[in-house]
Amino acid sequence: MILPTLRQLQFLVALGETGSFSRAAEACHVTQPTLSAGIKELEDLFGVALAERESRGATLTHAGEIAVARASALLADAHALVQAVTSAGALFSGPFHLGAIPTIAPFVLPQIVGQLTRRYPDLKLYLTEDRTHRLIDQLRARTLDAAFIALPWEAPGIEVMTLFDDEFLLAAPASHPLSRKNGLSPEDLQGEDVLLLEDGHCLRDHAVSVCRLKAGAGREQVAATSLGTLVNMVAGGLGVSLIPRLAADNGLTLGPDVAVRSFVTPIIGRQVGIAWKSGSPREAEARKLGELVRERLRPDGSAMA
Amino acid sequence: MILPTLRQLQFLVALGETGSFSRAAEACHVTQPTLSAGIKELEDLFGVALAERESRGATLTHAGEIAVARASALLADAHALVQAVTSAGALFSGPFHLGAIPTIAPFVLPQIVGQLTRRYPDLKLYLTEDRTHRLIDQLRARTLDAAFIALPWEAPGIEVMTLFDDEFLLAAPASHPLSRKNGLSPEDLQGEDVLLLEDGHCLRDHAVSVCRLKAGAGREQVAATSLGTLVNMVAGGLGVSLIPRLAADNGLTLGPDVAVRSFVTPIIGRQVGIAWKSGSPREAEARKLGELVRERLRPDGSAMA
DNA sequence: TACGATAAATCGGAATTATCAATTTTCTTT
DNA sequence: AAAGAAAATTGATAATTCCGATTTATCGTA
Repeated sequence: MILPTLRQLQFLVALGETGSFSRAAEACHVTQPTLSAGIKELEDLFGVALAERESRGATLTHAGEIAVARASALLADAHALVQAVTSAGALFSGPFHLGAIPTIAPFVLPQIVGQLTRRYPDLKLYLTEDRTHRLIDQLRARTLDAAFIALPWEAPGIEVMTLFDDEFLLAAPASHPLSRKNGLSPEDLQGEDVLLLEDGHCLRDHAVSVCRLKAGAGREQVAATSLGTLVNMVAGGLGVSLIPRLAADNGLTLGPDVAVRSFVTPIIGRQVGIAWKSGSPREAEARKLGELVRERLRPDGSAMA
Repeated sequence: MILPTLRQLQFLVALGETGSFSRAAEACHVTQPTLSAGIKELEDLFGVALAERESRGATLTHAGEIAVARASALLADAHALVQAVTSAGALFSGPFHLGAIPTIAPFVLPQIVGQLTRRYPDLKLYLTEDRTHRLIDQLRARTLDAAFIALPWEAPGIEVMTLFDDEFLLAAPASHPLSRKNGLSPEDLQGEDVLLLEDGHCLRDHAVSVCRLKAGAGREQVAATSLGTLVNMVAGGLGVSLIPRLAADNGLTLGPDVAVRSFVTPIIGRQVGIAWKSGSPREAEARKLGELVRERLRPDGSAMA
């Protein structure tokens, strides 16, 4: 079925409102012949006369009245459509799927979720916690819109915005000699039992690579499943560990038996970044999220234990 | 506010249904670049990405989903509009204001109203009974769509379709000599008391003109307000009269005291016609009404008393 | 009746827009 | 690396929209 043009319907509504071809044309910012032609096309399309032409303007026929009524509604709906879709495209409107790796999630997400949902009432925020490669897969599958990950990480087709450096700190039992040593340096780790997260956590890989720890150098048979248990193991005297400052500054419970110390020359073991699929329509929001995290979580050293 | 084109919305819906620019283009009978351009325009208009382009087709964004949902509804409404207006323009749909003069109305309208409302359930028929010049005024003011009138009648800007000749019959008391006279002719009216309708009825003027009755020849102080009372006056012996065959054949109650006879050479006093305003969008229906009356009321002489 | 005045229809040309065929780019898959 | 598939881009052409000027019709007025 051939449909009328919305423009033609606007002409018709204007004609109904003004009762005159000329004034309707003026209202529509077209010339009178243009509007006349538009109305004629409608009449041809419907096979009905919509208006009676008189010497003093025009009046609608019965069919014209019906057409105007429906056209008005249709145009209102069209406006509403534009409105709805435009606002649906506003930042942080509708569902947003956000991921984060386990060594970042508990320390970053609580800091921003509240502010985000408060500021954007239309936002439906879905959170996912998983390991980096799984998050990347989900970004590619568009199951996730953005994810907080630790860098460096290679991922083709994924774009990353680096947010801040996340320094490694030493966590040692309070009674341990390293808790009091001046001028702490990576070499001091040699010979120590360095506890790490279990395999699969990128934090482990980053720690290993930045400190040039040899595989098997530490007590490899002992591995923690989370930063919390890792700290507990340190508190229990099983060894020392490296924990990211992000965690130490943002709610990782340490307890009195664990000392956390920074190295003389900061060990930049990893960066925190936010990642999204290249070309994702949500890129703008991902970047905005990045800005937000930078503001809220930029490390300033004041929180050092 | 700039509105999208219905065509663009069709593109979008097709894209949502097919999940592919190419297949959507095929469904819309355009080439893929055309459809791509259409979608791009929508995205520019809304300021949102509506679809994510992938190697295997495209999937809608959240805003795209919303847009498709609303677009579908809008297109459905547009179709309904075309449907509604087209059927509103069908013959005898919606309100139709029909008039008739008093000497026609009781004998014509009952014959056609039933059939009309039965055949066209969407018809809202409004009937008006008034004198010719009032009806003509109402036609001009578009208060009436059509009217049955008696001809001849001059009316600029009004078109008339002649339906049939309406012969004048003599109505006389059963005891009156003219009730039995052979070869009845107009001259036999000379010297008789010819009763007529009161002034203002066109039937009176037609009777006067066709029979060349002199004003004041009859008993002018006696005049009837309707054909029914006119017949009653004849039955009461006040004089003779001329009544249209249309009335005699279609329900005018005569009674046993009144004889109705036709003239040897039929006196065509008037024609019955249907009139409408020149250029009225209802002309087709008026003509159709005329056809209907011709079929139902063509005089055939069989009903002569 | 004749004469403006007003309003809508008609006409012809110019500018815009829509559409297509061909090509390129970008991914994915082999 | 090559092939294949899908969408974007390009450039030319066809269609349409739109306007200005003119014509037609009707009403009110002299």
